Amino acid sequence: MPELPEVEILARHLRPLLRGKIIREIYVRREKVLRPTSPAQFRKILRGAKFLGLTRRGKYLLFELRAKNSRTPISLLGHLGMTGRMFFAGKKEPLPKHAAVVFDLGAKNFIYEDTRYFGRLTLDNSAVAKLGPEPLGKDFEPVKFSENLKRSRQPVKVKLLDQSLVVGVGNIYASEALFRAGISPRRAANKLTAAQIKKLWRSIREVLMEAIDCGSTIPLNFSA
DNA sequence: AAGCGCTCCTGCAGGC
DNA sequence: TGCCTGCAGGAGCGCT
Repeated sequence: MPELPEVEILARHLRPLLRGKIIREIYVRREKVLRPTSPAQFRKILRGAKFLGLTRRGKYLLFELRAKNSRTPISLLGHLGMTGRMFFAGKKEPLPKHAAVVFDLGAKNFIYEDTRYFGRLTLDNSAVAKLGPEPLGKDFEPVKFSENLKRSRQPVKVKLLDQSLVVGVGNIYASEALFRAGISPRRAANKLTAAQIKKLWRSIREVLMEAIDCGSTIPLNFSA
């Protein structure tokens, strides 16, 4: 299950490879991953469009494109769900069993594959507006984080998975951050002491930064 | 408005 | 050996 570091590393990897590439053709092999965008709408808007940039927000990938023969900006939102992958492949290579969307970029195919189809690739980017602060950014304030935790009786682990509280943290890094902070994942969020919250706040940032550093030093050759 | 149960999907492991 | 069951899990939805 890709979380913030994995998505960040993927974004860094794909950004230079996608820039300037034009979508020649689109093959939608699993319509549901586009929801609520229809396949017809998806094809109509994206065919002939050019990739300009790629950013990450939480666990989402935000592809910036420009429509064919116009300056109209297009924002394509991607989420890898649990098992999603995005990679380039030669046009003669057989498609993986669960290739959901295939972009023909001319020399190569750009493939979005997702075994369990929990991910998304859509023109509807409304999900981004609901997201909380980036844990590695300035918006992730300990005071606000603390206030949010104080409002909940749920286990702290559950709260860390809530993307409106802080984005990008999933099952693995939530557990890792809690372990480092010496806090039981089952502890009620509103029972944490100020010292524990501060420690947790730091652990979250640490584990994510370390994972990005670790991953970014390893070449991404899972391009198949 | 927090909290909870349900749904989406497939692959895999365990039981018999 | 092979079938069946249940689990895994991010996020959105609807209900309380």
